Amino acid sequence: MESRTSAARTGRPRSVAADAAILAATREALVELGWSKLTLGDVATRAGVAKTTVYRRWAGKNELVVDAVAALFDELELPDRGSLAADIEGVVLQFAAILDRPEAKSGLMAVVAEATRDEALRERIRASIVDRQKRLVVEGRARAAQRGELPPETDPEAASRTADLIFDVVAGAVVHRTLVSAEPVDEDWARRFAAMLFGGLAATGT
Amino acid sequence: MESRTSAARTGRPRSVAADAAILAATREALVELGWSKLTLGDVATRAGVAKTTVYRRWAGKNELVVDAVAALFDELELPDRGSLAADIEGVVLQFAAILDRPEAKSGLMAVVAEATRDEALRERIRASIVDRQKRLVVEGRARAAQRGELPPETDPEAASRTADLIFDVVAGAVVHRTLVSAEPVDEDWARRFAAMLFGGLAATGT
DNA sequence: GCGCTTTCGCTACGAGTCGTAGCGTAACTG
DNA sequence: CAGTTACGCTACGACTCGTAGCGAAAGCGC
Repeated sequence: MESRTSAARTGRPRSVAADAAILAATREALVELGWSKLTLGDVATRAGVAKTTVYRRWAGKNELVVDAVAALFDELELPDRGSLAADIEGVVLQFAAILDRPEAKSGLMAVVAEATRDEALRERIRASIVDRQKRLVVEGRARAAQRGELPPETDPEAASRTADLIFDVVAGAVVHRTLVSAEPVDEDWARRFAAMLFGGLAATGT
Repeated sequence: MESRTSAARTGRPRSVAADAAILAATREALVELGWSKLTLGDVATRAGVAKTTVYRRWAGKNELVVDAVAALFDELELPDRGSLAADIEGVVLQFAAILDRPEAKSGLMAVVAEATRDEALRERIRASIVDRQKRLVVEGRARAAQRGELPPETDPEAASRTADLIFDVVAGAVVHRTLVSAEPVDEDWARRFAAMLFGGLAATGT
């Protein structure tokens, strides 16, 4: 059995450097031009590759921007800050820091908007961005149960639904605050949000 | 003193029917084509007007879609359902019903994305869509205080910040659930969300 | 080494959209 | 009726799109 990524083991291999250059050029173009004025021709020029090379690897602007933005979420982590409220506060600030970057601001909402009419794109976003975030919710929930702050999970199906709810609340609130209200997610806001969410979780016993 | 809207009281007046036809055609095109494939030329044809007429009234696609989508939010109300939790649940379901319509799905997030690089567009969205929603939060908060469910507001500045927080949480969660998670905001979800938010509000004494 | 295969950069192309200008006509005012 | 503005229509240059065709480059199996 050979290497797992053996779709084509013959011929000239695709330049991995080109991949990185194209994605970096995409983020750069997002910052300078924004989503609507970003063109694949311009990205190719910035990356130092031919336009055809970009089209060989990505189906279009949507897919390219998803991959370019997804890389920004690699840095998301959940350090143990001692309490559930503090953990929530920490992840909110981290998420907000990413969202505050202009390449994320411009690109993320645009592809989400496009995804409303494109099932495959929605799945791509889910796999490369959303799931990575959602894992933090599950981790934080388990940590809180271990500390005794919340009762341990019993029904796994209910636990999954609750995790989904929390995730939509956290991510949704941060996104809405940043992009729609256009107000900063500073430490004060994060503290008040975390207090409210923690209070709701404790009150409903989930 | 003459009529208040007297920018130009001479010459041929602008057809109000054309305004309505263009906005309706925009919503129709949003449903059929989505944001990215919507063109002003197509909208003009659907509305039965010349392309130049559209450009005389709107600066571009962004502004036109904001106005077309804003009309969808006219129906938002806050009937008294007896308790704060029930009120939250009601407004969540209403908001979700609007967001579930394809013309809102496709258009709203796209203009929000564009607004990240356009201050004037952000202000237009705020005035015609966001503020209308936010008023419901203030109203619901006051009603809850009247019922004795929450302590009355003392510091008006703190009250305003809390209203902003609640608004971002409610609207953000519904938008995220609908567009990113792509899961339905049904009665069960709304009930669990309202319970969590109400618990958080009661716990933090805001 | 040598052929086979795939990717590469480059150029060119038709199709489509953009936003504007110019024109004659329509609608309303004093 | 004269003045003013909106209207429908046509045409336009500039731009982007996504694809096709080419010769050269870069690995792989023999």
